[in-house]
Amino acid sequence: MLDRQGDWKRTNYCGDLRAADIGREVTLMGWVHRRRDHGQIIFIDLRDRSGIAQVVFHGDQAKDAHAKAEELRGEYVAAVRGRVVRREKPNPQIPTGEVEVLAGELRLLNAAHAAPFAIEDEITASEETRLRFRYVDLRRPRLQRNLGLRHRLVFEMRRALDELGFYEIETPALARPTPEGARDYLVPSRVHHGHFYALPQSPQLFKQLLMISGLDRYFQIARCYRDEDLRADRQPEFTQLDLEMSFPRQDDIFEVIERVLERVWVATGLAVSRPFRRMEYRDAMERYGSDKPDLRFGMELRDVTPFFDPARETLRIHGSVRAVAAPGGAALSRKQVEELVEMAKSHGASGAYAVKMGPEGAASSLEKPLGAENLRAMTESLGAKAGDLILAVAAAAGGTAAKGPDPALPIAGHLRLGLAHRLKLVPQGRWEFTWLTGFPLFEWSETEKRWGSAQHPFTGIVEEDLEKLESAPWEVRSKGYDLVLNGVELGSGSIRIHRQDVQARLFRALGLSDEEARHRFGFFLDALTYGTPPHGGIALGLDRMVALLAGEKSIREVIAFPKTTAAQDLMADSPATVDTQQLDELGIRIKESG
RNA sequence: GGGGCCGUAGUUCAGUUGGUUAGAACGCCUGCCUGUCACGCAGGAGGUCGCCGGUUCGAGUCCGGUCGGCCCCGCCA
Repeated sequence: MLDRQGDWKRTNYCGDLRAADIGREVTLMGWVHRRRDHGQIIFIDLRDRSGIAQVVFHGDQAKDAHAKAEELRGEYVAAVRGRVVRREKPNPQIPTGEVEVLAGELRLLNAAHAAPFAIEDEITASEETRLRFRYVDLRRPRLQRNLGLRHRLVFEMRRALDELGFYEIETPALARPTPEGARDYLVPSRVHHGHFYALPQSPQLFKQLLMISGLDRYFQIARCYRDEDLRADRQPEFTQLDLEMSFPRQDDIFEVIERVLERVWVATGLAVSRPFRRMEYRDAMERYGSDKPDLRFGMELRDVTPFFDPARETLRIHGSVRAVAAPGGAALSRKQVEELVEMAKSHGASGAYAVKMGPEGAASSLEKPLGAENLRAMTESLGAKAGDLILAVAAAAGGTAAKGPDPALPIAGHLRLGLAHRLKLVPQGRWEFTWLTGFPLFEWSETEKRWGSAQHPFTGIVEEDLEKLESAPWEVRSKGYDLVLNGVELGSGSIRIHRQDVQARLFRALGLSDEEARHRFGFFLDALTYGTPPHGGIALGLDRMVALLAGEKSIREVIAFPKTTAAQDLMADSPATVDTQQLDELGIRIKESG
């Protein structure tokens, strides 16, 4: 039989009880974590957000409460009144282990079905089951910690930005569709049949308009939507810390972000040193084969193309060859090395070669084609010692992409990461922030066979490169920057274009006719002519940041109700079909598939 | 759009060459138990082998399709 909560008021959280509370009368409310029934004595572990407290029921002291405690089962909701006493045998495993609550009265507030899996951190349930019962999954301490951390982080961001003079301003969730960039989530208009809103991929244009409006400093914890295929670090809706400021130098934006992040890291009990390191895009590609280098370890790449000259014929090497040396890598099994070589090939390498460093020197199938002397020179240039492993990859650029970075670089970069992770050479507990600057403005799109914006088409252009906009677009540098943390792209931003004439020139360089530009961004081009201050900003991926701080591999672990890789919510079963009346109102008919 | 791994009890898994009544652990239910803390002991219930079709005397097992989960490539201005 269920009881009413009545006028009982909770006095303490379960997990807060300590020896100092001994003697106090307390009222606890929570979930039955476990029941240990010994007949005349029953132990209940009562759980709430804060943790677990042991409640003890004696048959001879509190008869009614004891009788009711016999009915308790896992995940029942209960309220207990009693006195905090010292335990006869303390349990050092839990924070409340020195005390227990001697129950005087028990109210059973709700029964529960047996949970589909245990409410514990170490759990074997599949992610599918967890997502189907997300409300149960979220009771687990790990997810409660993650969401608590996320709250703390957002709270500190708001405080820090308020102190720095930023206004938090909301922008529309029903926005204008954008043909460029990611696929939009569309929302049909009931009033205007055949017309659609789009959920924003980011508040980009709105925040720039706020600068034009003179709001000076804006931020938003903004939900963004992109209808693209998902990954462990990508959800169809995700959250950004989005900000924009007027009259900034690049350094001003860096400083704001560094201050905000310092605040967040300190609040999380971690140290971070300012100012953050800075690196040029070209440099990052050359040394790490990535525009988001993981700087927690060395293993920099080397250009070993010259050593391969004698072997070009036999190995059919057309492009360049880049190599990385892994300390202790010779310990990797044949199979592991083979995996890495296969990975390189699947990423487009025309060849991938391993050199094992033994006490007698290099051992490799490359010895014959390169020549022993040449091979030795190569290993020396990489500083490889006995016990190390060298991986070299060759790749050739095709067509116009030759203007971009050497294609062997990103593949070698992947090998660098693969080696470091397999050899456990990545130190944990280090936070290596770095700013990346000097990105090319344009990127060659192989699928569309044209130059496109590397970031977005409002990114500022380095003044001295403006003249090359039409003649040598691949040499034009942007005023964009990325923030990278431990090999993860945390965010990206730029000083924007604030002059209408420059913006129009860029659209033309992107192959957008004046009419098209006007059709897509007319309102924005107009706004630029009404007194636009120089402005710039950045957006940071909040989910990724929390995941990194929580030590989670997937951002699904830091989002309360995430979707699967097929963009479904297994708990709410969305997306769902709608009835024809709803469709009729919207003027929509579903096409027969096939 | 492509590749890989997976789907058997509430959960996580095992299941031989295709062969009689599909097993284990945990969980659940009943009873006993006054110091447990992953309590213990005794007993018990629990299965559309994801779904559809095919091969076969016979399919959890083989074949085709389909649905769902995870990881990766493409994609993500």
